[in-house]
This record gives sequence, C-alpha cells and structure tokens, in this order.
Amino acid sequence: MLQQDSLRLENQLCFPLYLCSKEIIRKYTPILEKLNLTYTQYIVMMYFWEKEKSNVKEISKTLLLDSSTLTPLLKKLEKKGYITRVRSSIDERNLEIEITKEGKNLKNKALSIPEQIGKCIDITEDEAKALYSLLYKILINVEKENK
Amino acid sequence: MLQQDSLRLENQLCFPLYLCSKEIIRKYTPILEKLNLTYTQYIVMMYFWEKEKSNVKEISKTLLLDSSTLTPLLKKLEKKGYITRVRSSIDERNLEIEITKEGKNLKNKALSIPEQIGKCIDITEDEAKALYSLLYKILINVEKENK
DNA sequence: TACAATTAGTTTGTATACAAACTAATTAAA
DNA sequence: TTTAATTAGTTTGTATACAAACTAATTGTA
Repeated sequence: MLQQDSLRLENQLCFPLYLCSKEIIRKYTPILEKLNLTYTQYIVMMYFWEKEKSNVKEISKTLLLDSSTLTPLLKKLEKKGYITRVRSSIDERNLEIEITKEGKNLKNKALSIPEQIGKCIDITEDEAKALYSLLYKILINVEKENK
Repeated sequence: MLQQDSLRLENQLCFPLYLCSKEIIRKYTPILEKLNLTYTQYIVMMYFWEKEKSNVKEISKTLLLDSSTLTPLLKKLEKKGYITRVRSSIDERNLEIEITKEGKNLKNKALSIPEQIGKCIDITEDEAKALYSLLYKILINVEKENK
C-alpha cells in the first residue's frame, strides 16, 4: 500500500474500532437508563458483581480507567446507593469501595441486557470468538509498552 | 452460557472493543500532538484529505459524529487554520467547510503515523483484514436499526 | 401567500476520558 | 529520626460525545 493510501479513512483500523465501540455503547444507553446507569457505570457495576470490595487503584488497573475518571463516577454510584466509599482505617490513603445490597440487586435487572445487545450486534458465535481473541491480542500488544 | 455468566466482564464483547478503541487512541495522542491535533480532529482532517469541501451534515453522516460534537471541533480546526467555515450564500442554513492549504500540508506530516500505530497494534495482515470485516459487519448491523 | 413542517447547525447540560498538578498519608533511606 | 520519595486518590483543565432544546432559513401546503 502506498504511504498516501494508509491515510485513507477506509484503510484505518482504529476508526471502525472507535465507531463500533461508540455505536454499541449508544445502543446500551436507553437500556441502561432503566437501571439509572451509564455505560461506564455499568462496567464498574459488573466489576462489583464479581468482586464485592475493592479500591480505586484496583478498579483502575482492571478497567483501564484513570483514577481521575473513577473518582467522580464512583461518587455518583455512591449517591445512587449502589456502592459505599469509606477511607481505610489501616491506610488512610486507601478508599474502600464496597457494593451495597441495592447494587447487588441491580444485577437481576441487568440479566437480559447481554442478549438485547447481542441481537443488535448480530454476528455468529464463531465470529464473536474470533473478534474477542483479536481484541485481546491487540490489547496485550498495546498495553505491553505502557510499562 | 448461563444468563448470570453473560454479565461477567470476561464475557463481554463491547468491553474489549471499548478498551481497544480507547487505548489505541491514547497511543495516537502524543503522536498527533506534533500536528496539533486530537484523535477526533485527525479523523476529520483525514476526511478533508479525501474531500476538500463539505458541510456539517455530510461529515456527521460519514463519521457518525453528532453535529453538536462537530460544531465546536470544526471551530477549533478553523482557529488552527486547517479549515474555513463559511455560510452558504445559496442556502444560509448550510455551512460550507473547506480545507486550507495548511490543512492539506498537514497530510505530509501525518504520513508516518499509520505505520507507527501499526507497530503498536502488532497483528498480522490477515488478522487485520479479519478484524476489519468483522467491525464493518457489526457497524452495518448496529446502524441498521437507526433508521 | 400565510402558516406549518422540515432542515442545518448551534447551544446547553450531563457524563466521560485523561494528563498534569496537587494533597495527604505512608514508606524508605540518609 | 528527619527528610525525601512514593503512593492513593482528588482536583483542574481541555476535549470529546450525545440528547434535547433552540434558532434561523427554507420548503410544503392548505
């Protein structure tokens, strides 16, 4: 490919990635509204459905979200009553974040969401698997140099 | 898969999509800084490297960006001297947007960017092709219902 | 031809994102 | 044992994103 052509929109890989991410998240929005969650908040709640207690640093590392993104987001989730935020008494720098009963209950309301989104995306299971492994392969490569 | 498990982070497809998009864009950021561009501004400039003249509506349709995202972004590109924004005299509602000579010159500075990013992503050509077609397949599906 | 409907773009409000600067607590080390 | 360095999280500033409301221009239509 000519160097010129590598700058054509149709030859970009990140552009469709960016669009897919954006457009799928846009599909989530009205669905998540019923749970009073945004997409990023939903991701954080998923995290807490698997791990009841954590702190900003751990969440940041798992979800690849900056702590300065998380601070206000977690405050919002606290205000909604889905999590609690308490300074650790052992190390005052740490913020102990814990899911509430209400936060746990939210999972029941979310059970049908993956299927709803799946219908929108509408690819075969094999395609989904192929996509999934490609994405994680890229993620590992891209994150490799961040150390 | 149990309905419960479909809510596990590791079973999400949108999540790695979102991460890939975000993290690759983060790789672009320091590279694009040398051209005084953000990633979204870069996408818009790519658009104008292929189409010298356009308007908000057309750009919005091609790049899937809301006009309310484009308005301030285009003003910034104008301030940087890369495009001009002039109301159409035929239909005052239309904004005629055109790339400047400086905007065109910027392309030369950008020529090496795809290769730099390619190195970060680091997948084979076949994998890139497979990913590319999967992403566009999803995009078509997701956008289908937006009519 | 007035008035309704549509259209193009802008403004407003809310929610990310993240880099950089900052604060406070803890740990390391001179 | 002070002081320096590190660490965890917050604040600030800039730039998206997009829905909803809005403005102004144009088009459709009764």
